[in-house]
Amino acid sequence: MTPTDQIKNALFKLVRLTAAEWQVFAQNLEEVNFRKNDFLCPIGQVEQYIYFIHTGLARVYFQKESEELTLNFHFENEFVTSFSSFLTQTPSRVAVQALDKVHASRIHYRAINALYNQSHNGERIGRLIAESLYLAKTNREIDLLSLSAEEQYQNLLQKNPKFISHLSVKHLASYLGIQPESLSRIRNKIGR
Amino acid sequence: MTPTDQIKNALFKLVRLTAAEWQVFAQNLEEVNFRKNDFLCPIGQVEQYIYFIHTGLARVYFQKESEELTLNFHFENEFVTSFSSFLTQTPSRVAVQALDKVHASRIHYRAINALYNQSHNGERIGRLIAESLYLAKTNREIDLLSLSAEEQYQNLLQKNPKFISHLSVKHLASYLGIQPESLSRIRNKIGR
DNA sequence: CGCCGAGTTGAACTGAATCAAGAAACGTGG
DNA sequence: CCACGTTTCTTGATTCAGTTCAACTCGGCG
Repeated sequence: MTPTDQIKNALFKLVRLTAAEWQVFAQNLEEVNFRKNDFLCPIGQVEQYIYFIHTGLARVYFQKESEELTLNFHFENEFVTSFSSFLTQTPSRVAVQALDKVHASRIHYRAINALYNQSHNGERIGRLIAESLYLAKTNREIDLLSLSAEEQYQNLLQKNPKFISHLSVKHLASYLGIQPESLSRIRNKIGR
Repeated sequence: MTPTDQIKNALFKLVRLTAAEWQVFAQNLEEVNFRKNDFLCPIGQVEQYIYFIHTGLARVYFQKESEELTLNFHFENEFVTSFSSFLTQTPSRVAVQALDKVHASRIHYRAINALYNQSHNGERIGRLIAESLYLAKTNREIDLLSLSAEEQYQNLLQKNPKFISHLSVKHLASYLGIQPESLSRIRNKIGR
């Protein structure tokens, strides 16, 4: 399956675009590569693109004084960008960083907006993506409010084992809102 | 200004609908009233409506064992519903409750979907609302991860004084993810 | 007038942070 | 492919923010 087909599959799960609509989108795709630790979007920059990850993974994090707070991780076959910056076209409060070599395709803000303007279906894809982002954040909000660090880790073990197997203690801890030392103790206590 | 005009204003700030499009929406509005502590949507119910609050206020909360965790408050001229349940049409994990007498208008899920299907502009309103919900949740996520209870309270004092003036210590504490006793101490320490 | 829920205050407790130090893993150059 | 330096992970000791439990105050309402 070609990179472009990967994206087509992901989008068509939401809405089936016409051939013409898909063309508007596909014409504007551009393949890009990042090395480990490169920034897809650094803090302060206005995000111009949505990325679709073909291979590799990325994290989105916020810098709070000396520590980094991770908001999310994104893996293969997922879209990633500093959505807040992209949507509002204002400087990003968060950084998007490759945690590994990343091969991605990206599409420019203008192309997305062209699609929204030209196509009702395109607009719908935008709505469905925004809704699913909202749902994910709501679930996370409930977790952050209601679970202790240990419960959250147990939760990940069940629902997102990929997180635990692919991410460093440091990054995982910052996602859970705790210090690496604490996560280390939790892992030790639970027995991996 | 009539209740319907209030809604029209709120929507038209996002996108200007045509007269025909607005008709589809307006025809399906229904005014409803709730007494203090009534549920607009109890836990477990599939949310059928989006509400627009003309007067009063409501909160959205999650029940975790014996305690209630508040996800949000909604005031006059705002939309409210159990969005997750509404969007997915699955039983609600959260309750939406009137904190005072509430006068609202509501529109049914089917009517919203009819609007989405018939109108590109309607779809766009849906997208913009979903995006703004997402942005709000992202900001809250950053606050929950990065701020101590006291910092969060200071934050509210600046950005959401309405919360502090209109809400009980109990509800506000559950929104901040702390116990009422802790919030009481913070208020005392800061000097109101 | 008396009750009842909401708010406050105090004392003891606890989960997680912090600071510090050592062990393991990692990648970079010789 | 090994040696070295750097980062990451773990473990221990101490501290701290926030919880818990209990008692007391206050204001509103029957």
